[in-house]
Amino acid sequence: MPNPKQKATVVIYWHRTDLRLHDSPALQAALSLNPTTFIPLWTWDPHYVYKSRVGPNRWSHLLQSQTDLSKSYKALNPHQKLWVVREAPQTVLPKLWARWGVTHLVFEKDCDAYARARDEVVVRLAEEAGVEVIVRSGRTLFDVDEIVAKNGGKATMSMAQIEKAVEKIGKPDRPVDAPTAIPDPLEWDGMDLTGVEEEGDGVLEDGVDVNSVHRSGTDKQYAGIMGPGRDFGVPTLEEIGIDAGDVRTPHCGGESVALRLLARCIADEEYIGRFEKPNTSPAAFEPQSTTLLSPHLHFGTLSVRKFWWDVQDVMERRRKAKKSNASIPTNLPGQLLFREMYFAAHAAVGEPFCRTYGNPMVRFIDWHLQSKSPEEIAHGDAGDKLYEVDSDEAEVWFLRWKEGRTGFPWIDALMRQLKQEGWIHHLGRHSVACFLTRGGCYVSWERGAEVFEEMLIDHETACNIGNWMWLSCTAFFAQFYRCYSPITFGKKWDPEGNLIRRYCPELAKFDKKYIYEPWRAPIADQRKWGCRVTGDGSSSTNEDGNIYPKPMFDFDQRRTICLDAMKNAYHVGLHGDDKEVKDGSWRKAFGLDEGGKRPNKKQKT
DNA sequence: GTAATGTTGCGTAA
DNA sequence: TTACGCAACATTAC
Repeated sequence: MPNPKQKATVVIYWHRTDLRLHDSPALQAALSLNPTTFIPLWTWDPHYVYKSRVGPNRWSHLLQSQTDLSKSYKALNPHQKLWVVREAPQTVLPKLWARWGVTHLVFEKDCDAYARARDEVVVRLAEEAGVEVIVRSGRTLFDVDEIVAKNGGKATMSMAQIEKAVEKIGKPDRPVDAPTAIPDPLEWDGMDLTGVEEEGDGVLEDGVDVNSVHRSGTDKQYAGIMGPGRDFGVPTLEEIGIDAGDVRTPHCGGESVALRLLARCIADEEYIGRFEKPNTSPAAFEPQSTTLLSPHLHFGTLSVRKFWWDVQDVMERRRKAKKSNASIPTNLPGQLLFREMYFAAHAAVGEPFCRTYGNPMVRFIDWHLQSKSPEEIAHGDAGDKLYEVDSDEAEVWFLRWKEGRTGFPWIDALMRQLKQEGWIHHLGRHSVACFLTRGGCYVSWERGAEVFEEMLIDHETACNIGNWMWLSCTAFFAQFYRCYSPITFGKKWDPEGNLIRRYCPELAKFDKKYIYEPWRAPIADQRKWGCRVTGDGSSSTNEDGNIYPKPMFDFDQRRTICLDAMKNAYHVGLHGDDKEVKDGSWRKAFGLDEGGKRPNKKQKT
C-alpha cells in the first residue's frame, strides 16, 4: 500500500503497441511503482490514425482490441477503463501531466522510425515537466536495438544474421504474469478535462501542427478531447466516420480472442511441432492453414514472448516423447524470428527503411509508378499523386490489381479476399506481390506496400516493407528468376479452384480445367456456366449477364520483359541512397528518354 | 578464390 | 513423386 506520508505516485500507463494485460513488462514496471493513482491511457496518434491509411477492417480490429482491454481493466477494478484521449500525444500529454499531477509515464518501447521521433519529443517534454519516464521492451522477443548492436550495428539482412545475433543475447525472457489488481484512477472531478482542449493550439515548438487533421472540419474523428460522451470512451465506428457495412472481416480483435486462438493452436501439438510455413496452403480458407495470430501481434493483444514460449514448451514435450519437430526457419519460432529480423532492420536503418529514396539497403529498379521524392511531396509539387505516372498502361494494371480485376482469377481472388477480410496467407501475398512488381506489372513495390498497409488487419510496417522488398528482389532476396505464375502456383495448392470460386463467385460454375484460365473456355461453355469472359472488369455485368475480365496482359510475355528488365537493373546496380536516385540522373543509367519512357531496344544482358 | 546455401518457382522428363 | 535445367543473385563457409 502507498505510504500516505509520501508524495502521491500518479502513473500514466500509455498503451500503444500493447493492447493487453498479459506478459507486459512495461505494465508490470508501472504497477510495481505501487501507484496511488493509475491511468491506462490511449492517445489518438496522428501518424497511426491519419498519416498512414487504415482501412475499415483494421480500424474495427483496433476498436475491438481497445474495447476488450477496457473491459479487462474494469473487471479488475470497476473504477477503471482504457481512457481514450483524442489528441496527439506530443501536445496532450504535457496538459495531462499538469492537470492530473502525474509523476510517472510508462510505456512499451517502439522502434518504428516515426514512433522514435514521437517518443523523443514526449520524453524531452516529460523531463522538462519533471515527469519520470519508464520504457520497457516487450513488443518483440528481444530488444531490437540490442539485436542491431549484436549484428555490428548493421541491419539484419538474412536469417543467418538474425540467428547469430540473437544467439549472442540468449533466450527470450519468459512471460510475466498479468496483474490481478489495478489501482484507482482519480475521482471524476480530477479526471475531467473540460476546458483542456482549449489550452494551447496543439502546435509543437518546431512549427509542426500534429493536430491539424483534428481541426480540419473534414474529419469527424475529433469530437472533443474526451469524446462525444465526454467519458474517454473507446470510439465507435460512427465516431471515426466508418460505415459499419464496410467492415467485412470475419477476424475479431482483442486480447481475450487472441488468448483463446493461441490456446486452440497450442492444444494441437502435432500442428505446432510439425508446422512448416512453405507447406501450408495459401488457398485454404475456413479454416485457414496458418494461425491467424498476426493481427494480434500487431495490436499487442498477444505477447510474442508468450507465443514463443508456448510453442517452445510444446516442442520440448515432443522432444521428450521422441517426436520430431520442424526446424528454423520454416517452423513457428522461425516465423517469429523473421519478424525480429524485419524489426531490427527497420530499427537499424531508421526512417528511410520505409521507402526506396535515400535507403542504402534497397536496390533501385526502374519500376513504373516510381515514388516522387520526399522533397517534391513536401514542397507540394507532387500534385494529386505521390508517384510518377511514367506509363498509363502500368497505372491501369496497378488499379486493376488493387481492385481484383486483372483477369487472372488466382490474383483477383486473393486481392478480393484481402479487401474483404483484411488477411491473406503469406504465400498468397507472395503471389500478388511478385505479380505487381518483378513478375508481371513491373510496378514499384512501394505502390503495393501502400495497398497492403491500407487493407491488412495485421499490417506491421517493418514486416510489410521488408516482405515487399523481399518479393520485389530489392533487398533480403535476389533470385528474381524464380517467378510465381498466376496460373500454376495456385493450381498446385488448389486444383479445384475453390479459393477462386469463393472470392470470384461469377466463375463458380467453371470447370476446373478452365478455372485458372477462364479466357480459354469455349464461348458455349462460358454461356453454360453463366459468365462471359470479356471487357476490363470495370463492370461485372453486361447484356449477356455476368462477366469476368479478360487477362490484362499476356503473362508469359510480361514475365520475359520483366526478367530482362530486372537483369538490366541489377547490372546498373544502383541503390536508394545513390546520388543518381536523388538527382534523377538514374534515367540516363537505365537508357530511358527524357520523359522517362522506355525506348524500344533490347536491354543489355 | 571456389563451392555451398538460401523459408516458400516452373516446366519437363523419367 | 522426384530430379534436373533454366540462367544465375548474394552471402557464407571453406
